[in-house]
Amino acid sequence: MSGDHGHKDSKIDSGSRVNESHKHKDKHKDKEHRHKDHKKDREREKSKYSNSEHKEFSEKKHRDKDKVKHKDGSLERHKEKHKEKRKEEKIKSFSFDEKPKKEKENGFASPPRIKTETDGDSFYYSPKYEKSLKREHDDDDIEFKPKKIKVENEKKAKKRKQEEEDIEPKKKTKDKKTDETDGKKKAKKEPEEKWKWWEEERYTDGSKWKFLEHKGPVFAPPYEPLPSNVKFYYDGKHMKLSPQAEEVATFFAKMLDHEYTTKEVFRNNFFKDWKKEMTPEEKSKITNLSKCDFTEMSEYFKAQTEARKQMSKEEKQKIKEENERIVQEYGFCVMDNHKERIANFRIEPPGLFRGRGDHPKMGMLKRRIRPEDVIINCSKDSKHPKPPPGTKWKEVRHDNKVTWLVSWTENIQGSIKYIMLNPSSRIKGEKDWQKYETARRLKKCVDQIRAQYRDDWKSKEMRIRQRAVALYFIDKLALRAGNEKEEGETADTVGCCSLRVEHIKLYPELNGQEFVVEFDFLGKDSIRYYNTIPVEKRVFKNLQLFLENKQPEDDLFDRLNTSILNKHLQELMDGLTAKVFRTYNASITLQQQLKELTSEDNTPAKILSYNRANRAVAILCNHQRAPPKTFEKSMQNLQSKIDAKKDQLADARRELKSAKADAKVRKDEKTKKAVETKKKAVQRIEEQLMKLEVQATDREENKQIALGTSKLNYLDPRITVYGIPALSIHRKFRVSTLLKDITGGVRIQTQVFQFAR
DNA sequence: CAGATCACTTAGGAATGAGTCT
DNA sequence: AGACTCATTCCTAAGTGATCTG
Repeated sequence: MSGDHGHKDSKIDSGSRVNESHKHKDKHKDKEHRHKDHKKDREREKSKYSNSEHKEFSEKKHRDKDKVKHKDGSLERHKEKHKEKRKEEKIKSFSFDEKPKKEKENGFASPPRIKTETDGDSFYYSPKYEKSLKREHDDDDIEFKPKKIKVENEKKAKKRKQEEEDIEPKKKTKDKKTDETDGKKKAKKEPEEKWKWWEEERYTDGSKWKFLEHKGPVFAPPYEPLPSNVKFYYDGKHMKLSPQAEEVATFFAKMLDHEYTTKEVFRNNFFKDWKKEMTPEEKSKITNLSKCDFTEMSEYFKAQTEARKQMSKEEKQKIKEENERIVQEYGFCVMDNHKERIANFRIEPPGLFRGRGDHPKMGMLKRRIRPEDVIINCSKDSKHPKPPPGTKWKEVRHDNKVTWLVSWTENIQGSIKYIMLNPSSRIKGEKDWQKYETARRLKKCVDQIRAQYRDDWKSKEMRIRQRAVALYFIDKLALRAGNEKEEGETADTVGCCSLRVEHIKLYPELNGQEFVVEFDFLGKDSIRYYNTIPVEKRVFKNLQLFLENKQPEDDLFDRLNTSILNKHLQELMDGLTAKVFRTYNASITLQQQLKELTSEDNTPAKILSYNRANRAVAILCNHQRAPPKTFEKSMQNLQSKIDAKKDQLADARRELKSAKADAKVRKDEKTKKAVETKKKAVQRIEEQLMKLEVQATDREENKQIALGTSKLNYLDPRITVYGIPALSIHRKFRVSTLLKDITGGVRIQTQVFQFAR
């Protein structure tokens, strides 16, 4: 959303990243990684603002930042020395012996139960991974034997559960009531142990379920007309709108503060659709959107939000309970004997379409969905959901080859929207697990695939060369496949296969590097991808060839599309598609980075390391975010804290100095002691300062990087979980709490436990 | 076999909520 | 208590890729 995407310039370019994080040719490079990363960061930051109004500011920032980083680095080095030995010991003694060995037999976790085996020849993978994969493979052939899980595991599970519960009440002590009700609900919801779906057999016949029962969707509340004192003005004169026209007007009014409403396309689309909702009289009167005054409406809604915030605790509680009731009633379904959470049981309310980037349809009216638009999917022998009184469903079907419960067709693009289950559900979890298994299979043959596409660069056939170069980009840069899309229907964005000539620039030489390719295009969600990267000579020559006699708007890979590419990939490995490379490269990067970055024993340092590793992945995948609105301010606050700390430090140092001078003159015990105290004070303040500066670095580094997406979708949770013991975080330290700190997301947590066990 | 359709994953931003500071 | 901050959840758009269809 957000016009923010329009600000290409303010988005970060992706820097010349990746190439290192992703290196398979040169293992030594990896060692320098962190150092390089910093350099790269700086470069990236520099170019990021190169043509924006923030330039001056950001440059100053960077100087500061660099200082901080430097300190940060030396700090770490220092500590490293300290910890190095201990770490070694730990890893040795720790290894993965705690891991229940039987897990392997489930064909599941295939825990890297390695220990100190030497790294062998593979720098790309750790040997442990290799091992587990082999085992995995064997298991794969057998395919999902439901195995009995260990008793030991169950015990652990119970323990874990208890631990979790131990933590929870703390949070809620304030609110005994909720706590109780929560407890009851929980008791009701899960009378038995958590369902271990991953120990059960999967359907092999393509069906997704045998039984499915649910209550249908929750519809958007009907429109409530504005109170009569909230007026709309046209050309300065009050005008009472018909309810239909008024409703659409309120959609616009609610967005008045948003940049969208200033955009030509948005306004035109809106006005066109709005007129369709007007009565003939209204239509004839209202002919110019600029003469419409929605401010009273807008104020009214703002006041309402404000009032909602001001509500008393009791009122808020009431609303919460009511919401909870709805969730209880509609938020769950029964699928094959299990009650499962539904992800989005509410039907999307009407409103104005907010496309991302330069979307040609932004501002169009997204119409209200009625029961007559809705298709219900459930099993025949279930209690079918009832449509609201006086209405009918469009259709009730019983298709167990799909996972959705409800669908409807949306009016902007004519695409189908679905109501599906929560990520914690069996059906999603299985899919997710499969995804990572596929990525792990790729790991086993990726070398061969790489060898092949390199070979294909020399092919006599153009289409094969194009395919090979595209695949190289997908692998090396983690680009998306790039399906072609209908022109004029969506924002103009591309992926690998749909790159156009105008999206790359070739430099035989750039900044001392040979054969540099510059990418600059808008990808998914109109997020800018900018990267300059040296490529192999052959790739470069091929690109030159592909560019010959083409116009900027021509396809770079004119003999290639995603379906051709995926067909090829399918031949290389069963289940292989372009997106598997993203998953694989993201996860392997996490694993490598964790291994490389983690050196500290204490939890905060581990979390910082984890975040750094996570960040490397996010950069690889180009996961960006608009800098938080409050970013500059909070950065300033932090900076002033730092400044204050610096002053404090200066004072402390001065005092220390005078104390020393004092001691020199007097030479008595008292003054000596004073010196010691002052010394300590200085040290303490130095540490505090350091901490603040590290925090500032971390935040600055994270400014435009979104970590959530990779956490949720690309990082095999097993790496996180097994990475933790490997990093010598003690398991008894409640992995759950730690994970909460580290991962945040519910989803990864769920998986983590499910996989981890 | 190209284009359309369908199902499902991946994505960033807004809203909300919880926690912390003053 | 109110302001502020940060994390989480909600929302739904925008991708991928398989399959259908003419």
